[in-house]
Amino acid sequence: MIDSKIVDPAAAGGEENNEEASRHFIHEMIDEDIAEGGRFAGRKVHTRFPPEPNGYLHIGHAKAIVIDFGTAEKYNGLCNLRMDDTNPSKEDVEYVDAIKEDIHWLGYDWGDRFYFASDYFPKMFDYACELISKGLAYVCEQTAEQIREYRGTLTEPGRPSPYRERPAEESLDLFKRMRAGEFADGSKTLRAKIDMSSGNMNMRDPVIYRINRAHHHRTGNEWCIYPMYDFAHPIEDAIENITHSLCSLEFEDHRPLYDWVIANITSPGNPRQIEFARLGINHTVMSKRKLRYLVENDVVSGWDDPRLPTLGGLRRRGYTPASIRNFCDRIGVSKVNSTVDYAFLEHCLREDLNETANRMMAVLRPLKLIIDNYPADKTEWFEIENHPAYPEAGTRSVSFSRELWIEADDFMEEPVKRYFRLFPGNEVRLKTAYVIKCTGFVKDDNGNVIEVHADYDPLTRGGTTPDGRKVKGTIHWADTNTALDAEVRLYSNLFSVADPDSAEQDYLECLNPDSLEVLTGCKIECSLADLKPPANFQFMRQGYFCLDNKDSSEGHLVFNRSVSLKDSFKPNK
RNA sequence: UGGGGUGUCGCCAAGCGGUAAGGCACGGGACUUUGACUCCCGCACUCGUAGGUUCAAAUCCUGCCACCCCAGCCA
Repeated sequence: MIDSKIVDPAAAGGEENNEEASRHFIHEMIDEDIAEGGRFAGRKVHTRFPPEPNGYLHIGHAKAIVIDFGTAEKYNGLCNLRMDDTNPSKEDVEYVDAIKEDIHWLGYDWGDRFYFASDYFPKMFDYACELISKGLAYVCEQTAEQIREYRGTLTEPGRPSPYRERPAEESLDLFKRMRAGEFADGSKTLRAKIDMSSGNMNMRDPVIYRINRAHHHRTGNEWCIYPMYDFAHPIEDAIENITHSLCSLEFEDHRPLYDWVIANITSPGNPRQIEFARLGINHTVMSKRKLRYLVENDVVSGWDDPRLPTLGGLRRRGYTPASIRNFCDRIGVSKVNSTVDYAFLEHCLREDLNETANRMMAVLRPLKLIIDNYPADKTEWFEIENHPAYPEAGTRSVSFSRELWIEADDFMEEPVKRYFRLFPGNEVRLKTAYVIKCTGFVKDDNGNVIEVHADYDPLTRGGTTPDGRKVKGTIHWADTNTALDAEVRLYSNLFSVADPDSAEQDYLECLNPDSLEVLTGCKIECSLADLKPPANFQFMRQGYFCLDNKDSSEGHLVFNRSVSLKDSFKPNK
């Protein structure tokens, strides 16, 4: 087959060019850090991908994954996979395996370095005690509302909590009793003592521990206090000896707090946080909240609905890991809020599938073609190439007889300008079979064309023209005697507007009512009889399709259109 | 009115004082047993804006403008 054309992402050779292309500001910073005299001189670059197990991964995560794992790969370093499970109220094991599966599917592996933030709860507790002892944290008894009030606003400084100057011993005692479960949820917090008048809201004595009697998916009921992200994350990174903690832009003003924690505990490491812009793609939404709404309200069929930008959805749609990796590489990494054209993602898929997908013939909207001068009881078998560019991809046999299915729009009673398919009197080539000339057509009572008639030229067997005459159009077909029935699902943008996140309107009002078109009674060439997913191929002249990994069965074939072929035919020109 | 960021072609994005890469999209053409692929050609006298420094600025300096993020006991 054509497997030899598939580039192994781990193969050093193929990476060369990508390394050049994907060099960006983060790599420049890392270069400085590992250079002589740099912050991490002589150290191995070590990154991590830290998803919170509270939802499914989407293409935005894929960008982060490619940056985290790709950077480690580039520098011959390591990348850990770490579940950032510090909030039991929102997290669930349900997601853990799905996340691991998606990352593996993308082509990355974390070796034996799979961790949970919750594994570090004991150490975090100790670090919190250290902070308290140093007078850098205190137990606060203000209510959530009071804390908010005292925090001030963006333009006014905050006021100190009345518990701010409580003696360290008292805070330490209280904190231990918090952990022991002596106090009600929400009644007390542990706060870092930093600066209530800082222009950076994150530094106004941020809460670093809260009481929450929620069942944790791993630690059960062992803890009733849980660390906050700003306190936990730098510690997680430090414990794992991460050198570069890469995250998205909104954490930029959390960095001073990240550094404060590292600077004030007896830290086992000194990770550096670097932020980059998250990925946006037009005509879709990326927020977990909105995706969840679409799934839970049956706007789509599930987290793996082929219209969703989730990795499960893209996989089911027929996207290949290589195409997604390549997309992430090519969009670049910067600090500019940006929205990439959906067309670019599609381009990356076409580019990959054009090389790797075998060609097949399928008639999506069948119209009967009768070749009147072809014997009614005859059947011929043609050997058709699987890939025009790669003979090594082999051939397959396709039957041909007097009655065929052709695409409804490959015939026009009255052709538009520059139409060179079938119309009365015109010649067209049936791919790999014969050149035929349209002799007439039949309409039903409603005026719909239900049958097209033609004569074939026996001298053109194989589709060649011994006399050298030009036949401009070549169309695909399926033998009515052997074609298989199939259901084909055509997808287009889930949202009809480019920016459904815009405040101009409600995203739910912008749903594209035609994002899914289900075609039944499609006629597929017989060689497609026994397939098993994943199977990507091109339906000639139409697009790239794959077998649906959920709804397709032996007796009921279901195909998803991954992406259409480009079409430069403009009827109105 | 505070703090943190960002502004280079319709969309991404190089550029790091020496006179605007590349990709996508788009338009034109060649080739074609997929109107696909491939291949040519075109596509920012200009880098948010106004000044300044310099022989020379997208790159340095100053002011202004626009947009994004921050007031969870979410991450």
